[in-house]
Amino acid sequence: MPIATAPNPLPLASAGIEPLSEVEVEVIGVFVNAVKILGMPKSVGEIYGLLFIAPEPMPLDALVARLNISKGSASQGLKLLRAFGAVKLVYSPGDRRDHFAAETDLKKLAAGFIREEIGPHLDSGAERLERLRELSGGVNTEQGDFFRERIGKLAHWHARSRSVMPLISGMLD
Amino acid sequence: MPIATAPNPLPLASAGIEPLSEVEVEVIGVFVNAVKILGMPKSVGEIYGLLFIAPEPMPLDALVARLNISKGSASQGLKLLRAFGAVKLVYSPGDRRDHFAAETDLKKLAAGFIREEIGPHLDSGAERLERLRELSGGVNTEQGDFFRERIGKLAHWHARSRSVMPLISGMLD
DNA sequence: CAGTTTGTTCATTTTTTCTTGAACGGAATG
DNA sequence: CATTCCGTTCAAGAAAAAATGAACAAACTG
Repeated sequence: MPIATAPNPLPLASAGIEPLSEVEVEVIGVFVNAVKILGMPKSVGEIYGLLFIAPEPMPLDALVARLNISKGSASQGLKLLRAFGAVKLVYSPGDRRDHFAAETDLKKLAAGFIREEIGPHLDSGAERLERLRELSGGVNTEQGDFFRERIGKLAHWHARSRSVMPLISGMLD
Repeated sequence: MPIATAPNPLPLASAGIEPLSEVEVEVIGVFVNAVKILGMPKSVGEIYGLLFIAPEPMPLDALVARLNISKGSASQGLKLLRAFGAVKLVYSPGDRRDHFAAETDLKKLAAGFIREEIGPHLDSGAERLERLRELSGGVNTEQGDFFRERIGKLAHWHARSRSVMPLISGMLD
């Protein structure tokens, strides 16, 4: 009647599942951090971090096993990362599984983020501005003039953001 | 037995509490949106939005009344907004209450955001990088070389971000 | 000074977001 | 073809973040 003799706290499912090394843990930490600033889920940072520090492309199940996350999270996270080009699909001969590698060109990463995350918001902002012009056009008091002045400032901000955003990725080589 | 005769859905507490106008609602919407991109709570966007479109500085209770938010949220939101200079404290003669006004200089807003939100993260990133160098220094395999190469890339990203951030606010006039 | 008024803090509740895991579809395999 | 293998989707549960409101401190008032 062997009681509590397990040598491993979380017995790594027998097969070749290396626990994360110190370096890996720290690198992943950097990206989990970074990704939270950008308003993305932790799991996305974990996935990108591990791929970033991995010498070889990895399949989904390796990520699941080494990061201890669910298949669902891994799938969603990879989908998101691929959407703005932070992760590339790599063909691996003689293996049915998809393999993934981190894109490590900062310029591309920034461009992808701006395109996917900022762009749509700027677009919807343009629509809102249009609607706002119409609304304020119908206000005929002194207040109306003030409204229009402020909305003009908003429009100016919007135009500036539009033109500055693309320049940023250009500044990162 | 009067049933459901209330003319106002939410009876505005008798005193001079104007409901938000269409224009105000729309402007606030713009900022609620914007603020979520930056990872801040909705209430912060509401507060800044109302101040932005208000011709005169407002005291805290006016924000609470017109936005239908709690005193706690308003206080916290204003604190945050003041911290990076998006809201100014304005002296109002003959009134004990603090009055607040929106700072509408985009350059200042960006500078404040970078200083308060990005800066600290870049600082902690520098520490992590240092620790990472130490860790990877102790890895004497072929893998170690790869680690150090990637960490070098990380360091490069870090340096670039540091130098680019301040330039951004300069590009917004 | 006793009583207000004003604003902050913080434990609790509410809301939102993330993760999980089971179910499914499709592609490769034998 | 029946079966196994991969990856996706999505409803439900767990975790994280934000809003609330009551208690408090400080500053003003009469």
